[in-house]
Parts: sequence; structure tokens; C-alpha cells
Amino acid sequence: MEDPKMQVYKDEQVVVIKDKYPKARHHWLVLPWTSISSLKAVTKEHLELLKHMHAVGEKVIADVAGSSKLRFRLGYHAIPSMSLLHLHVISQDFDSPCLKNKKHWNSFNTEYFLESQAVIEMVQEAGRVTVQDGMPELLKLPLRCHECQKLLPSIPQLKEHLRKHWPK
DNA sequence: GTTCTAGAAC
DNA sequence: GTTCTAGAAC
Repeated sequence: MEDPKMQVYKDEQVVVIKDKYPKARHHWLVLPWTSISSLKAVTKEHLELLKHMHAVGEKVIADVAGSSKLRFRLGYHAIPSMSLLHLHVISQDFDSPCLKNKKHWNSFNTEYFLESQAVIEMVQEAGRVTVQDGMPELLKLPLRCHECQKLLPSIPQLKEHLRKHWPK
């Protein structure tokens, strides 16, 4: 995060870095300089920061992948691995050797992935972020294609299937 | 979070 | 027999 070589974008409020183990062709993390431990610690005080993080994510997409046909999603993991609030910005090809198991897939393709926009609206309306019960169970759900909903029996078969949704 | 690998699934 | 996953160790 501090290492300039890792920084894709930086301003007074946030820094963007590449995910160390990208789960798609483009996968960045937007981190605020002011450390927020997790979504549980988020209050209305952070509303403008959350909006800024989202806007920066959109800007990096435009700058780096603007001419690609890739679709992107911006969001937070319900139960993050790293305890420092970070916004995932990830292209929807999921074309990456680092995507290896069911947990990887389901953390980006079930309700475990909380849309940035929904988080912002929740903070706007409720003043905080509440996460539903049963998040760990979502990671064990069967593998389902995010584009056509087809069920795939294994990771290798899912990966092969995903190819047909890649933009040409 | 990743790597490693036993044994389940095919 | 080979592929693949899931749990332990880190």
C-alpha cells in the first residue's frame, strides 16, 4: 500500500493497488488512508469517503480498461480476509489462475459480495452496515455461472464454461 | 489469504 | 487411474 510501485492511483483520501492474487484480468483494491477496521465500523461520517472510493474505482476502470468490453463490479466482501476496509474492483471475466476454489468463486458471485452502491445506500438510510446471517454458508453453494446461471460441477469445468462469455 | 496433499469423486 | 476438493498447516 505504501510502496509507490504498487500504487495504481493515489490521492489524499485513498490509494488503489492491484490485488496480490487477482481473481480476474483486472482486480484492484481501493483503500482509504484513514484506516477503518471493517464494514462494522462504518458510520455516516464515512459516507463521503465511501462515495469517493466508488468514484475512484470507476475512474481506474475508465483509465485502465475503458476500451475493453469487460464488465466490472465494485463491492465489499461480507466477511473480509484482510482486516482493513477495502473495496474490490473486479472485471467479470474471472479469467485468472489465482481463482482456484469454490470459496474464491462464491465470495464474488453470491450475496457474500456486497455491492458498493448498496453499501452506500445502507449507510445513507440506516447510518451503518448490517450483514445478514449465513454468510459463511454462501461460500459452500454449488458453482453457478454469473452470466447464464448454469450450474457447473467443478472449478475446471466452470473455468472452461466461462470462456464462452468472454467479450470478443 | 495461500500451499499442500489425502482421499473422495469420477 | 486420474481429477478434484477440502481441511490442515502456515
